[in-house]
Amino acid sequence: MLVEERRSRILRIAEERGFVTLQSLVGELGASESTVRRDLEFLDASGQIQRTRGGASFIGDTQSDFDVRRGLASLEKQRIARRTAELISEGETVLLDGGTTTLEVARHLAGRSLQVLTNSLPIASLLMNRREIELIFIGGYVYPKTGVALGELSVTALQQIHASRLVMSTGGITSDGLFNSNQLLVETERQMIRAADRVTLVADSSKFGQRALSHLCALDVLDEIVTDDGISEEWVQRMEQSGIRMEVAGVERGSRRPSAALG
Amino acid sequence: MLVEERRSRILRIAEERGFVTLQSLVGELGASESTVRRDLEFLDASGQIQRTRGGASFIGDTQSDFDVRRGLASLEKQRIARRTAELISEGETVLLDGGTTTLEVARHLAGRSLQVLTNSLPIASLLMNRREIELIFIGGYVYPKTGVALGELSVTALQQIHASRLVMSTGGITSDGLFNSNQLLVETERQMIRAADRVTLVADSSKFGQRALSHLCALDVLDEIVTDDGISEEWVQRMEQSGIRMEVAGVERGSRRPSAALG
DNA sequence: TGGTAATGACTGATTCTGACTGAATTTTTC
DNA sequence: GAAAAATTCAGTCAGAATCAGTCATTACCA
Repeated sequence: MLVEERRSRILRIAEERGFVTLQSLVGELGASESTVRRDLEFLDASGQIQRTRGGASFIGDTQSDFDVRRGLASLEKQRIARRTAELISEGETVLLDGGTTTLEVARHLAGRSLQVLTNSLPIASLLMNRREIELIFIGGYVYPKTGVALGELSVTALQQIHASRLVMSTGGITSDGLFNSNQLLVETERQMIRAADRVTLVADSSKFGQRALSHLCALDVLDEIVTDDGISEEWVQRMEQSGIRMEVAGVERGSRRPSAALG
Repeated sequence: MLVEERRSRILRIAEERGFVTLQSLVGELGASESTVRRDLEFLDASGQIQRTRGGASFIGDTQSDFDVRRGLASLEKQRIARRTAELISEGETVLLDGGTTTLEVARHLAGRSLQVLTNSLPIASLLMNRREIELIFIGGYVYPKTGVALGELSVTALQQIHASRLVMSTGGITSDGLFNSNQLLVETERQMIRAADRVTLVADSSKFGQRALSHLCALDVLDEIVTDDGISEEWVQRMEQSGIRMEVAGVERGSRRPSAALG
């Protein structure tokens, strides 16, 4: 049986019964205790189940449009998310923008001792019951499609806070800078940039060369970009010439090349 | 049986009966006296039950994780919620406090054209995808147990907004006014009261005569209370003498008596 | 074929459990 | 009201269950 298949079976069983014992999974899956233990560890770290002594309980994701779309989070986005999470140190104060990729980042932050600030309802719901994470929600008008809080209230709230790092998503990126599709969103994100010491952009390679309705900011506000290995060498060089550190999350091969950091 | 499961069962039994003896739990759970004793100690330390000699009594209205996942609210709370929703007119701006009863109110608001303001993550998640509802989230430090945003950020946000009605929950109510268990929560709720024209309290009958850690406000800030028919006539009169309109949500029998409004 | 990821067996460490102890408290008896 | 009996309590202990981590082996991929 493949790893992925076994893990999704565990998830299904956990969802059905609310919680499962490790021993029952060993029996049903025919895998060893060590393997199942590792699977539970993985699923817990990614925020899909909650481990308890002797087993694990399912963490029910509310079925919303957003979650359905999230289920389709591409492999690229997951790789980007994992690499981004690796960049974040214990004890940091992280400001998380809304978006599917940042939600994946949030999953990988579960279990770590951090202060997380976000204006995304899905991210907040995900991290709400994590005792090790101090969660602060940036309120405002909740945009229905994505569950992100925007507008004047958000901007005012952001003026009162400060974070060591912003993890931001974008609708498109060109040499002119970043773009997004919503004017309210852009205003909120600008304030996020002001509130953070360091700006990390998560953007899959398809975003490069794309424009969108509203111009958000110039490239020079970015400190680093995490993207996938579909990006062209040309774009990497352009970004590095703008003083941005590039992290290319490719297929990982153990410790041989833990990071494609260039810059 | 797993630790979590056993403790959940103890909580459920305690909630059902109000008080349980240690010996009866030993019998029902099939665990040793030492183990049950340790469980009671744990649940007492986490504030979910109160130990007494020979057993323990249930305190607080926090539902166990089990019930939350099942989405269970008591019949009384559901009746209160439905009646409260009936009081709210189309187009109103409603400020919704956190709590299990207000969450039920939110369920009944779905499908109606309203502006909803809340500091509760569960409520926001519930209403997020409802296009007919304009949702505004009051941000702040997210209290883990309940998913309610509190603290300075919340207070500042509330200073910027205004609602036609506040639907508030409480830990206890006496002639001295309202009480709640958390100082941060109390401060946030006070600001909610200031932000609203009209204050509607939802409180099941068990809350009357109960006190809690922090005094929230006097009775005169309340405009109306929605409760269940377990309330004594004495309490109804006392409240009405304080100028509060009482809505008693009883067992409904068609349209025969749609409202037990007295006041 | 070489190298990496995944696996299962094993290890000592940690946590949980039930039995036991004497102390503290309540109830019964005189 | 005081002593005795019964009950409940907190704390200790050893055994059992579960845990995280290591290591050799196997499966898989380029």
